[in-house]
Amino acid sequence: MKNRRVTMQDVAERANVSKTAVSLAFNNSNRLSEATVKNILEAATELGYSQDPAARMLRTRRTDSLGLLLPQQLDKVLENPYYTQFLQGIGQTCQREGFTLLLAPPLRGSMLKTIPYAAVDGFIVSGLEHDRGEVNALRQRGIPFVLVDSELHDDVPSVEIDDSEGIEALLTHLLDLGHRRIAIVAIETGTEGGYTHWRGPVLRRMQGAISALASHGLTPESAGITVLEVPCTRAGGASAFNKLWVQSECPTAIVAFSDIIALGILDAAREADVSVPGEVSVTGFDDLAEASWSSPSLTTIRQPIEAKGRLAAEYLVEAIAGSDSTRDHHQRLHTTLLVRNSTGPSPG
Amino acid sequence: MKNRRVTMQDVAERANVSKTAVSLAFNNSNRLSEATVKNILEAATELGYSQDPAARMLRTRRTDSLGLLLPQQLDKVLENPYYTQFLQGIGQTCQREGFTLLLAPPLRGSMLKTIPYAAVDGFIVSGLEHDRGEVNALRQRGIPFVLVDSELHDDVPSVEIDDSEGIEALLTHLLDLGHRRIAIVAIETGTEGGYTHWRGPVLRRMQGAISALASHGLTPESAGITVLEVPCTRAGGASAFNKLWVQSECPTAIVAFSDIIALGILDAAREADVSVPGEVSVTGFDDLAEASWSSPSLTTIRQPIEAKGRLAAEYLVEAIAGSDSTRDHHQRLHTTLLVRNSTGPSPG
DNA sequence: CTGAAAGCGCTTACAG
DNA sequence: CTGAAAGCGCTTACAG
Repeated sequence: MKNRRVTMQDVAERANVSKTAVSLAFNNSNRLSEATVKNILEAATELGYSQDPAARMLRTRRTDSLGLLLPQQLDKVLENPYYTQFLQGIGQTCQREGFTLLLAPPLRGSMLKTIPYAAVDGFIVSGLEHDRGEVNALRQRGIPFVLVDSELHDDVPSVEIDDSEGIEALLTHLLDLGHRRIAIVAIETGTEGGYTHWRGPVLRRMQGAISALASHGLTPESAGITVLEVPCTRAGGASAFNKLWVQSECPTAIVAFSDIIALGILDAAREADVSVPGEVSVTGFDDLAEASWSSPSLTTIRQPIEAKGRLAAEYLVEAIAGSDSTRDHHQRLHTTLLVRNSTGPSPG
Repeated sequence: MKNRRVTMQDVAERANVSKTAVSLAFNNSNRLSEATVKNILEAATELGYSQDPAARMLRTRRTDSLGLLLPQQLDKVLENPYYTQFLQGIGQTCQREGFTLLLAPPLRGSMLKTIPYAAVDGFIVSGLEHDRGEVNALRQRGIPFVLVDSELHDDVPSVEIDDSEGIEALLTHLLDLGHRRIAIVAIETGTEGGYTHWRGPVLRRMQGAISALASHGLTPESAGITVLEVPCTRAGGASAFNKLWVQSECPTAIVAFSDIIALGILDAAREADVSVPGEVSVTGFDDLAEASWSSPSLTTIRQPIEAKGRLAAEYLVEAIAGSDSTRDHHQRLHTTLLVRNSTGPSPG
């Protein structure tokens, strides 16, 4: 009863032609006479034939699909509206170039395992803060890839933003408002050994902070300056606030490394009846739509999320098409400080 | 210079074993002696070998990937936060079951073209309001699929919500508030011939509206009742409002078939200095996060979006695993009316 | 514990 | 305009 798949061979026999003709009928029908094509297509329909994508991929060495390699589980990733925008950017390029998009989260906890299995022509790698062999695995795989918001490698095309510029602007803004007790809430990357061991965008943001502090004679070790790491979620932000607010010396400003964290901080502050920016100023990073709707609206750094996705996909498509120049693409996009209502003068 | 791909054969030769052993080393290493595995893996690393997903798929007849068949371009689809939630639900199941997720929008404008090309073990079909041969193409493809928010087919598993129940509750709420001049803003499906020719969820929502109207002696043709269709976007909602507000008899209530449309209506009303709900009540459908943040907050129907995605993926995974009972799965989930601040008594 | 051999279903020069 | 043949790179009974 387990009937064999209908293959090209079956269609060819039914239509009294060769497999070549069947293949041509589906892929290059103008190379065949109209009658032949019609004949073949009819036979195919009657038999319920459908081309096999795997076989075609094996033969053509093409999948017409881009892979988005993600550092976290799919549902966690999508919790952050950041990724929706990023996906839209990638989606635009995919659409235009005729690629589908494979979302490839870690398999059994490991990105290393998903890299060799995904049937794609190339990868966009997002948020690889700390390369633990992934880049090597990607190289071994032998297909092009583009790093976005990741630790950089000279010979791999990359798209990123000027992280340090952004945080520097934010901290300068706060320092100018008189704040000297400042908490920096970074994104957890799992890197051990404190911020001096960080690597990717989070390190670069930290460097921006350090440079702003330095211009006021401060360092992350100065009294009043706190650095902590939380997961990049709303809950992470809330927990950060709660940790900070039991300290003997509460900060007068909290710099979150992402909007979603900042929004969580706002939640927790409201919960604790702490006035923002009256008692504490809060800043974010990204400029998600939510940042302007929150109350108070969030002072933050705008970054071109969608453009990042679009560009990364464009580079990847170029590299797939065989352009050698792609490896020279290292795009660093600029950011803008948006001052809204969550920041104000230091109290007292 | 264009060096041939490194294949299993090369690794086998280098390690002085058979291709079988190489395959085993990567997939079933416990069936080989430790020494052999080590030897093979070393040879593979030295040569820069990587398994070929296409070849493996062809052989095993498995891709370990689910396809999400989308009715619109990727970037358009992702504009609606609805899909982010839906993707999260699917993502949970994918993660648990070890599948990646292929986003498969129409290729060169046609879903029919993407169906035969996607390398997936099954499809989730979302929002296929009007089947124009897609279901047949899916059948021809010979792999499982489940329909979500789509026109129903008895022998295909489906997951949907009780659309008519939701809109009925909404209209009853408005009628009870005294509204008799009501505009119904439906989602454009491209079906010709007026609402009697609609098919999927939009038809079911219309039926809910009709049934609520009937209990007050009204029909969609009654004076004061307007029906129009717009694209499911914020801009679509705004255009609906602007069309309605130039009519001689403005409606006192607008029922949008989705939150994103309702939010667009709110935008346009604010723009036109029309008070909601003072001059006109507005309702949505979905209960996106945005619906509670908007001002005024939106009266709407909550539906379990994430659960829908999760369930659909679960059914699909079951069907892929070969369960015959799957085709009996027709899940219809319930909705809840949420009365917030965008609705009030009919003016005058 | 390891190997020889068949075959998954397609496309593509090449020849006519 | 059409066909015979090779081959893409892998896995899996089967045999030893």
